[in-house]
Amino acid sequence: MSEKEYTYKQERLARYAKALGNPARIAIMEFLAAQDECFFGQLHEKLPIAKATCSQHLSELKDAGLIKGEIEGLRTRYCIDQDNWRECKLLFEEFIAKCPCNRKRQPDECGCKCGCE
Amino acid sequence: MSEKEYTYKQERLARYAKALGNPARIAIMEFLAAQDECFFGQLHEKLPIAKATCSQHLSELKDAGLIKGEIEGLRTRYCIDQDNWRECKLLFEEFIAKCPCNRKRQPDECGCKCGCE
DNA sequence: GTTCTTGTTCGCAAAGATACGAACATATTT
DNA sequence: AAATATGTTCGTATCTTTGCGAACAAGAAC
Repeated sequence: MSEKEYTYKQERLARYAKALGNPARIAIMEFLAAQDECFFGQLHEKLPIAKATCSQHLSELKDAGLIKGEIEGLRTRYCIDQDNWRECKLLFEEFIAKCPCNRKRQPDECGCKCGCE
Repeated sequence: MSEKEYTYKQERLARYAKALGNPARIAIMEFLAAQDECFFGQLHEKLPIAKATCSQHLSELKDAGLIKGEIEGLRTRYCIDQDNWRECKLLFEEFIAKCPCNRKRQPDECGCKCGCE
């Protein structure tokens, strides 16, 4: 940021955040996390959107690297991409750790009630 | 999700993620977290974008509830909105906790190398 | 070899995001 | 009062996102 450019991590985190910036895609990620394995159909029947739109959201998550899709006969099996999800997770954790609330709080310094100390 | 609708948390998390889905806005949040207090000018001179664009990104973060802005004489002071940032943080932590890697791992169940167990 | 099932891709429309310079509003200095 | 400094808003252009139905491709079943 000192050279007026974004760091790799900032770009990467923003990319992941963007991919998660839609409730349908959040729902997809949560469903995949809970199921571990999942075909398109199961996923689609849980979402209030058309097939085409669902497929599109899956493509976006795939482009961002968060999930993987694999054709299996007539169906397509989707799952979380563990390697990239790990990076995403770490980037978010690192980002969250920069929140003032996570610092050792001086008396009266931070008015938040988030349980930090 | 069972009634084919998104939960409040999914909508909320997606809203925050969307707001963070741009490297400029990530950089702004990190800068605000590090500085605690910050005027527009300091912020702008660290970013590779025009004043107008910078102001626009600040508006988006403000609309999402992540930051607050306050005119102070000639300048505008920005800071993180602690209450909403707390919600954002908790939502992300909860979401991240649903990652398969965070579960107690059975032998050979999860191929990830993210340090979970 | 049709027909059915399952998902993807296409084509389209509406809305939103990103970026910029110019113009503006407002507070401070001169 | 005029000039300066600091940000915001306006107008514009371009691109992306979101959504849908219809058409399509490919494997499975009959």
